[in-house]
Amino acid sequence: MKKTVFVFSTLILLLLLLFRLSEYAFLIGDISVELIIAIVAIVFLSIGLHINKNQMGVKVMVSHEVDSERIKAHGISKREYEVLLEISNGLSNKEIGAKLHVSESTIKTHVSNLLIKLDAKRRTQAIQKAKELQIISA
Amino acid sequence: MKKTVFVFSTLILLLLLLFRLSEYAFLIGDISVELIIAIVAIVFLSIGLHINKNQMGVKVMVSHEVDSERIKAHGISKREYEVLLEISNGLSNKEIGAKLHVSESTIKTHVSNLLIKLDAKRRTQAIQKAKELQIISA
DNA sequence: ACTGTTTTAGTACTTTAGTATGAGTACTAA
DNA sequence: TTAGTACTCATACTAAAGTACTAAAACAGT
Repeated sequence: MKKTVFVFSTLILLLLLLFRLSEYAFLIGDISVELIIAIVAIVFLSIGLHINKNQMGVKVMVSHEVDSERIKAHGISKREYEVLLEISNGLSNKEIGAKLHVSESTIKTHVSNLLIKLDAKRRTQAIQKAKELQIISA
Repeated sequence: MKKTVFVFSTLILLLLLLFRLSEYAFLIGDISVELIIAIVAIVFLSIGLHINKNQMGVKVMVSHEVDSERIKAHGISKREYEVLLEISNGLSNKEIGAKLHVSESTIKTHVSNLLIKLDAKRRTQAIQKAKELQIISA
């Protein structure tokens, strides 16, 4: 939202600046009106392309973004969430333990708690449910 | 590619048209230069915004499509693919067997073959690999 | 300082998952 | 008809995964 306001403010300022420039150039007479229009066209086309490129990035990020509110809403702790991510990456409990520098039994505890909190019977089902809840990226 | 050529051709034509319009308006003198510039700015900004909006839609659709060619390329049979889909839905071997009206041991055979064909050690890893290969939808 | 949560880890157990192997049936292409 | 492939099922394993506790250390907020 703040970004949008900033972008539009900049656009308005740029437009006003071009108005002044065109008036000035017209008085001097050594720059043609066509050239100014061409510059305006190119500049604003670029701006238009650039804005949507950013928005596209944002939208892609949103679709891949996790709703951290829902993670808390389900009572999933920071560590449990880390384990959940590794499960969705297809790692075994032993591998997750090695990656997070804890024992396999610790991971088992986390997984058991995760299954309860996500209302799942298996880790594959936990992946599915976590996706539905937009807790992990697809 | 064809679309890009078409869009740019249209843009060039539009630009030339605006040149003519500006010259004409300048001769008549009842339309200010500022107004023309403003119109040009708005039009090209809109065009810029519109182009990337379409590109975005295409990208999103591509990411959700399943490549049936790659399923065959990995030697995955029809039945094996059905099992793969149920695995990604979080079902157990027993549940998949019940759903497809075959025994659990049959599903085990299919799963074992799937793991070899997808070069995975676990079913969770098979889900991950199948997604990377765009064999199943995210 | 006390309380509640998180993270850690263990034991003992049951349940799934996965491997290896063999084998019967059915369908398809040579 | 035969060779190949896909699908089916079974047995006997081994290896993970998951459950049900207990428990201690670390930490955050009151």
